[in-house]
Amino acid sequence: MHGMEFSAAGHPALNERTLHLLRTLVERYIRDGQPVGSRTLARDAGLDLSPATIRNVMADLEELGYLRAPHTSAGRVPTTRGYRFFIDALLHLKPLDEQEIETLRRRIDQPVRDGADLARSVSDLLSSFTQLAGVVMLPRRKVATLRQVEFLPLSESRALVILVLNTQEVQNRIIHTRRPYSATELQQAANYLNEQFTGQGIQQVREALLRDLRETRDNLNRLMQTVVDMAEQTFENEPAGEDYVVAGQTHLMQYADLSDLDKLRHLFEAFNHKGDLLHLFDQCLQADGVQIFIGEESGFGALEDCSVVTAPYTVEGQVLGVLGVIGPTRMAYDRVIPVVDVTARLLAAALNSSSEFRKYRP
Amino acid sequence: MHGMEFSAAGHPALNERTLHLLRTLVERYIRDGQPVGSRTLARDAGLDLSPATIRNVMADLEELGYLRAPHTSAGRVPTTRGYRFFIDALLHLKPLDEQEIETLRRRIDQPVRDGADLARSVSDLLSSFTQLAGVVMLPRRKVATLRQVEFLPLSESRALVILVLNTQEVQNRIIHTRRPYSATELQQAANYLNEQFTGQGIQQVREALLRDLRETRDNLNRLMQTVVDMAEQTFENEPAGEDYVVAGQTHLMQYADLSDLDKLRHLFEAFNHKGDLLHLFDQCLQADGVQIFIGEESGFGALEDCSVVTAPYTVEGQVLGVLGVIGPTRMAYDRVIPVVDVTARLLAAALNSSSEFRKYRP
DNA sequence: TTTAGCACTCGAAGGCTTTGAGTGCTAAAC
DNA sequence: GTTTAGCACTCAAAGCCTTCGAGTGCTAAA
Repeated sequence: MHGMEFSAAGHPALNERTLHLLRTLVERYIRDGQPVGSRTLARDAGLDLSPATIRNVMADLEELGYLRAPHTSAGRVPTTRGYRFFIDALLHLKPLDEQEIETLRRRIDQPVRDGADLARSVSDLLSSFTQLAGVVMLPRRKVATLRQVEFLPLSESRALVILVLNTQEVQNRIIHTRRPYSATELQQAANYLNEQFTGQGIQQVREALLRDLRETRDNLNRLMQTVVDMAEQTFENEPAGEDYVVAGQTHLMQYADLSDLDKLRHLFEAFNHKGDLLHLFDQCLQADGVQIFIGEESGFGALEDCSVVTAPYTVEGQVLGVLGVIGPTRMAYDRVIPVVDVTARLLAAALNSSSEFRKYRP
Repeated sequence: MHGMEFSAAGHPALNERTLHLLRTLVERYIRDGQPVGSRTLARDAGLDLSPATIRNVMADLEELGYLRAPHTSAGRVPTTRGYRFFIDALLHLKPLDEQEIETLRRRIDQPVRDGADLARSVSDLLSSFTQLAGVVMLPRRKVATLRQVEFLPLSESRALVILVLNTQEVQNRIIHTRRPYSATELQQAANYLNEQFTGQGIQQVREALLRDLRETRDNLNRLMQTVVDMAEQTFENEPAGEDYVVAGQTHLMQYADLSDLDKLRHLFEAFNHKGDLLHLFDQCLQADGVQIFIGEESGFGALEDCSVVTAPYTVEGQVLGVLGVIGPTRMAYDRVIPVVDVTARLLAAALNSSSEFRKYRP
């Protein structure tokens, strides 16, 4: 094991046989969670090699940091690096069959009340398909664009704002008005906003309004004053709105890897303590397709023995959010990756084809 | 132990000393979860009795079904009946001090988006105050009354309905219309509905409309036809809407009683599997104040080692829903009960005083 | 390069003993 | 009649030992 060649991806070049053995070992370990010994591997690999030979190879792989032995006389277990190599170079994905895709599609296309509801349902879906915890990040407000605004007088000094967004969503807010407005005034203000800003991001709307109009307030006619008054409050304090939904945490209790109650508690607390996970998901917004964090790669402690598989979903070319699953490091990547991938695509498709709110009713 | 007298509540009359000992024992067990032995109890009770005497008393209490011994040489532990008696007859509640109530009030009075948001926040509150799992049942749709309706044309055959309810809530639905309606027609229909039905339960609105109007449809003028068309869809398929929010499940992991992973999993699954718990809460809607289910009293398996403490909350005299906590049987009832009680009252107060949506903004 | 053989390691599982907190019962003391 | 001291007894928990066996690495022969 010297004069080692390195392949493009930064992994050392290993011969066919070694690769095959590593692959078989990881698969086996994923299957039943027990350290894999030379004897077992010899049988599994179907290579007609003696355990002794296998041992030599395993020793090499351990040296390279792909495997480790929990203790002297146990078999070998993949390290994070081992999983990484397995996923990057050895994994044969199991694409979903037509029927499974159809099931997914049907469940995603079901009518929902709003964005949060949809997220919940997709999260459930991910979780039940993979037996892991499903996570769906809600559309980030920043990329939401305006479809329609309406104002509804509630009382003397209060009005209800209805924002219809491009993200399957109708949002309500109550605002306080400086003075009583008539229904007609409100109607006109809404008309103006709809004409001017439909299709733009609400962030932009806000900026445009503040910049252009506020400074010239004194010169405005009555209509424009109404518009400004309404719009300022409507778009101010845009709630941070970065949020996600987790489903199926309980599935994680069945994996021996996490059966340590203390670890599990930390993990569950991480789910509630939204800040940390959001940071992780934010990184995935950039990525183009499925992204995988193995064990400590995710960079924070609670996920120590977990892997995270994510994929962003887009609407009209814009990345709206991220979805994925969280489970033990030894999850069935060959199946989980396609599920996450396809789900993201289907969700995107569903959101895209619903410009007319198709999905509110079947 | 014969010629036993029974007191009004169906509990046998026990002498002062026995009561005191039972009380002390339960308190002690709640404090540290260990079976309580005669020696410990002798010290704790401050009665200057020897362990031997205590043992005699404990034997009697065991006979009565209030205590049991996990095994021959362990101390005693309260049975469900023991807890029941303790709560009914021996418990000294620890009322919250002014400052704690103020803290609760402030957190409940915080502005929220909608009913679900409020429920989530109150649930969190319960959980963090008690270190148990907090549960808040959402307002039942059945008792929601109508405050205002508006229709908003979205496209040719679709309209957005905005229902403002008395329960802190603004609800949106998309409906399909039989034919295109002008904004004016929709406005008139809304006006009519608002005039006729404001303040009534939406269940009633639905019935009234169906009964009175449908049968005479053919004779109606154009306005009334619009009204009927809109209203039918608006109020049809009233979503079941019985739902609740749980927060702080993770707290439950810290109690040794539930540290059996399998029990815990069942418990957590029960939280997700909403049907069962809803049935339990439904029973609490009737009750007038705090209600307590100890262990198997709740009548379903997952809650075997848990107690449930609930209280209904009301708006305008109507029971809107139920809130409470779920924790190990040996929870600190003296504190938990007041917390649940006060929280329910404060929530009711907050909802009642917000006829004008006071709480949407601070 | 592969393999058989062998000595070695070490966790898991089971069995044994010890410990100590608790019991119930009896008989004497109050 | 209570209360208590005394005593024999019970039993889970903890520690210790042994056994078992799955696994290892190394060496030397094929």
